[in-house]
Amino acid sequence: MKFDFSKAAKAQNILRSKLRLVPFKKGVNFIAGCDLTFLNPYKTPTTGIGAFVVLSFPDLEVVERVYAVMNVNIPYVPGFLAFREIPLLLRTFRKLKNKPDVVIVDGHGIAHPRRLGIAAHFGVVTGIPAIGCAKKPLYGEFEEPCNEKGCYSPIKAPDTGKVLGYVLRSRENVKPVYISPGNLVDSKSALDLMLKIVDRSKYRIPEPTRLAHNYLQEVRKSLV
DNA sequence: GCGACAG
DNA sequence: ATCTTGTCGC
Repeated sequence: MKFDFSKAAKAQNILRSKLRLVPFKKGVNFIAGCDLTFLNPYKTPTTGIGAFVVLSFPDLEVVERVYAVMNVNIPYVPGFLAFREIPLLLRTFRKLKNKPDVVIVDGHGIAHPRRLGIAAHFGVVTGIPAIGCAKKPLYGEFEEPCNEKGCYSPIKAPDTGKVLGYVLRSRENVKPVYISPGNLVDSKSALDLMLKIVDRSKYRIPEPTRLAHNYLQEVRKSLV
């Protein structure tokens, strides 16, 4: 049977009320990055592979890597990415022996039409502090940050003008990434942590996400 | 109606 | 987000 996106939107509105966007005070020792790959992303159903990589902080040394495989039956529709990816993401997350202090999710947090992007969805469901780091904009208004590494500008809600997150230049001369809190952190805390991570990263994609992505490609090849 | 649209 | 090499620009 087909997936009911109307009900999915209602579910997002309910989960939204469970969001806790508070300053992140606890010390950070471990950060996780995650990502998914699909054998055929243009077909549904398809097979998905998920990966989590746990890194020490602030050294960003790899501490643990896990992956999981699962059939994915829900298509990708903008605004509803979580319904396609969360089940596999959770299955993979459960395999971790080292639970991280915060998870960096590949996608948006509250910079979302209903303030519940995949990072916020993951954060509410797991109770683990989460931050969204997306490669493209989805929702909100912003100005282009300066071209220097570490430059950023706020992403504001079109209706209320409230700050939802930040557009961050992770490296000089590259397109910026989009940072927004998922759960148990606020915009400022999310930005502060990402600035530290980006400062120790050499590439456009911050280390946690980039290493999870690279690991997936390894797993994918070895799984032929 | 039109354009925009994470992965 | 998949399949894929070399090439150009900073």
